Amino acid sequence: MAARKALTRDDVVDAAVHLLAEVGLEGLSLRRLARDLGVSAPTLYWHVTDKRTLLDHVAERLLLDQWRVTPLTPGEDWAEWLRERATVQYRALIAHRDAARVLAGNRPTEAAMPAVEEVLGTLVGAGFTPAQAFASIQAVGNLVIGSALEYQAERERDATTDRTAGDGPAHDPDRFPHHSALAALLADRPDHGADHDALFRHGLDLMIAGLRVQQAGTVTHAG
Amino acid sequence: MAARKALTRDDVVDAAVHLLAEVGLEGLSLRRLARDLGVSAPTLYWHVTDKRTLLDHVAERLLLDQWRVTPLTPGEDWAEWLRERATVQYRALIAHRDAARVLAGNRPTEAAMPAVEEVLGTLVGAGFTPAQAFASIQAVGNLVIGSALEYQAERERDATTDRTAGDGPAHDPDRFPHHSALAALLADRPDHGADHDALFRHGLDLMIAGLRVQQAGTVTHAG
DNA sequence: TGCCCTCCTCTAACGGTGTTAGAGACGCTA
DNA sequence: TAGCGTCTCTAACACCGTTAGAGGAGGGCA
Repeated sequence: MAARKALTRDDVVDAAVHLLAEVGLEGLSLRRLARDLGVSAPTLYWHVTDKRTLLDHVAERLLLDQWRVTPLTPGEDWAEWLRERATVQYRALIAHRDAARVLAGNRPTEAAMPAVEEVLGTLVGAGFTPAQAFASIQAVGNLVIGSALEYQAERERDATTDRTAGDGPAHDPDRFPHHSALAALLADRPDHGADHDALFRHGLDLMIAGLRVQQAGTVTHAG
Repeated sequence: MAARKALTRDDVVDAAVHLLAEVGLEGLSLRRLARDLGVSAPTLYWHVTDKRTLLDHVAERLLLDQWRVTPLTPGEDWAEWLRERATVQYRALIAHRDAARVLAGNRPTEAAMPAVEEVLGTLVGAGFTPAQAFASIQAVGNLVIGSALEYQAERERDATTDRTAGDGPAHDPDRFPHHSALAALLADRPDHGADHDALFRHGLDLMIAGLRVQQAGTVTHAG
């Protein structure tokens, strides 16, 4: 046998990330992962303590480049800067299959600290108290992950469900007039209203508008 | 043997809800569920097509009383009304173990339609366009589920993790000054800052403030 | 009475899962 | 040469969701 180079934990995590993209979270088994690596399943336990912690590493890897530090440029609006950051985070989540599900329930790891510190600093610099800044980061993060989760869940559903079925039961317009009006409105669009990017942007806009209001109040109070 | 009354699908769903509260989503297996019902595992397949759809029913059951219709009373502020509704939803989610995880990825079922219709109608009545109202409901929902997910994940983590460990590595105040300031600030509180209810309220306040801004803009445009 | 039929439950089994125990091969160092 | 840490292996355990197919209980009907 040609002497194969020994496996690294990074190799395992890499392969897991790729396998996740290929078969989704349900299909990601240690045996399959081991097979892809040309190794037997229990071998993985030498590199990784647990499947759960393997997924922790995968989550960290998935957000790796999102943690790049991109400081506020002088003269740039902090709110626009924050919106851009949150959007990048959202796009990173929905770009990789089941990324949101893997990420949900993982504490921010050590590697995320510089990025969080940066946002914290920017918001404090914009006039927020540290507590406000912290709560706001959390809120934006929760919105991002909730939106990504919802989007990916719907995508999975669409892939599973029989597509020949129409747009649902076409509910009674008398009982649900607003639903009907909405459906009529969305029927014109080519994507049947499933523009999740715009949907996310709407939510993010609301939250950032709220932040602007809060900041105005704080600044007024302070000065 | 005393003739046992035949099982209903509602019985199965009920037992699943209770078992979920007891052992969490990981521990909820069909065999265990069958044992609790005094029945063999394959029997469940006569009442339920699938574990996945069983969880759908569980999700529906978990939100059942949250779908009660509570119309806007005359003179009541629509924003306060909406905040109240979202808060009830959040509380319902965090009150039951793993409810958020079960709910994530379930399309709103038929039973949720009256409630959604009601919120849709209230927002349209407040001056929003149907599209705005729809996107806003979605946004608030995503925030609620993201927050609940985060809270329950952290709770699970705390239950699992060795509690003797301190509050983490106490990071370098030079590299992470804002983190340090925040930690110092939160150290005074009895709960070490883990007041998730207040954290959720903060996010919800931001979003509702954003909605107020948007409504003001719409009304200005319209009138 | 005898028969059928539908409801509901059973046992047996299949192929999969995460995980542990323990043996063994490779290469470096003394 | 002996020893030791590193890395991988086979065998096995207890569990999982799910299917196949048999069978009992009870009501409706000839």
